[in-house]
Amino acid sequence: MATRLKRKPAISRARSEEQRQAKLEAILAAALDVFVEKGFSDARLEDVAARAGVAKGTIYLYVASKEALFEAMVHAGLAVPIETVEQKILALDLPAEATLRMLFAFLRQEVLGTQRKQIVGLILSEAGRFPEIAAVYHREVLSRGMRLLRRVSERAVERGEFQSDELSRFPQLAIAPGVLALVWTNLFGHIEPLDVEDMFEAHVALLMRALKGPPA
Amino acid sequence: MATRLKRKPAISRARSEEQRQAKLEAILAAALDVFVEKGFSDARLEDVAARAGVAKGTIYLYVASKEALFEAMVHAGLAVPIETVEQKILALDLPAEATLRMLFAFLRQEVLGTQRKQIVGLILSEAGRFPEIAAVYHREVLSRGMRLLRRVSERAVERGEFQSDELSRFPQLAIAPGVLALVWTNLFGHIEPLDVEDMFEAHVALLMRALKGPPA
DNA sequence: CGTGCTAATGACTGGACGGTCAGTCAGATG
DNA sequence: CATCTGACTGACCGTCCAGTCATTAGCACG
Repeated sequence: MATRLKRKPAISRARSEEQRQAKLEAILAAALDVFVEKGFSDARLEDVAARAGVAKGTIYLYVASKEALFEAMVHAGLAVPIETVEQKILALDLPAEATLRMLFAFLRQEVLGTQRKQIVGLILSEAGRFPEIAAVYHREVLSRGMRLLRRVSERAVERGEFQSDELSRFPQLAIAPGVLALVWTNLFGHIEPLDVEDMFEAHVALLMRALKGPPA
Repeated sequence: MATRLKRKPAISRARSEEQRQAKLEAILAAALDVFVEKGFSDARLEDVAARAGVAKGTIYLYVASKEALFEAMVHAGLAVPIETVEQKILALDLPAEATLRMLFAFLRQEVLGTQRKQIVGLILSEAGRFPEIAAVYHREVLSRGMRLLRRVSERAVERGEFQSDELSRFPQLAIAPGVLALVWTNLFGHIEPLDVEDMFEAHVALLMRALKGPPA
């Protein structure tokens, strides 16, 4: 038995491992499409299977249930290099203004410009009914983002770059237009498009004038 | 026939009309609860009926389908006196700062503090899959709100109260923290509460400093 | 009190879909 | 080549529920 366990897997697993991973990714990608299009409840696992090029039963060899599929998909999509960004930004040690511009460029290119935008949209839609998803997203994305922004603001205050501390107290104010852009483009973009780049630019300009100016 | 139509309805309609209205309202109120709790797809009409104190079939005497029920509920919930607010604000002709404070107070008390918050949350959740709802909400709420904010900003610029025009170009920047507050309290409020009043205060302070200060 | 009408009911139907599992077959093994 | 294995399949099961409709309740009127 020990021999069997050592020899055979060494060959067939090596091969199967790639395939397994590739198949899982295909399933998760298909799931993203279908969940985005229909929402969690109306998404049909048969559609996911068809789009992934497997049979329905196969999905259950990779995930335990429809809900687990949803969570796996969100997790995979959230493998955002947010930690990398976080450390890079803190290491670069740029002025707060440059840092904020970097963050908004990141937001536009890596979130709004990719399918991550749809994952976040899905979270906004479904998190109310999936406390688990809400908690994961809060822990892995939100709280880190808020902490990063708070540090940037605090550092700018210490250095005298900022004259006031509203951003240290409410880092949410910095990304609020990001949330709005996401919601707006997802829901109303086809009715009234929003020039996200210009809006972000105007936002940073306003923020800098307010924070660098004389304290109230 | 003419006599019947004139006489009998005059009595029985008068009575039935009240009851009919009351029953419809009960159904819509029940629908709000259930839709908020479960989302559109997972909401069961039997639950709505039970909560409204009627039988399932009765719902179909008032609305044509589950989707029509959802739309009727949103419509009823959107009977926001936004037009009144709009005209009052334009008539009062206060300084832009006072106007913005009024708007945020309104937002806190009349939206975030009531079940309208839940209706808006429902719209954010479901509008992606209900283009009709998205369009109605955009037409009746969003575009009016944006127009109002734009006018306030333009007027302030003309008067010299504001030194720059970012808000005229992107009124969205003014309400972005409102959207964030709504999303945050709906999804993450139980994990990390947000002091909405303080945040709004900080937001208005920042905005005023940026807009009243010297142009960039 | 009987008659006629509408509002209301809730058992029922038809279809949809999450999840299961007996069976298939490609490829590994000896 | 014969055998074995386990990944994969898809028909099937049980359940759920939107929407229907035959039946009943409630009420006005003569």
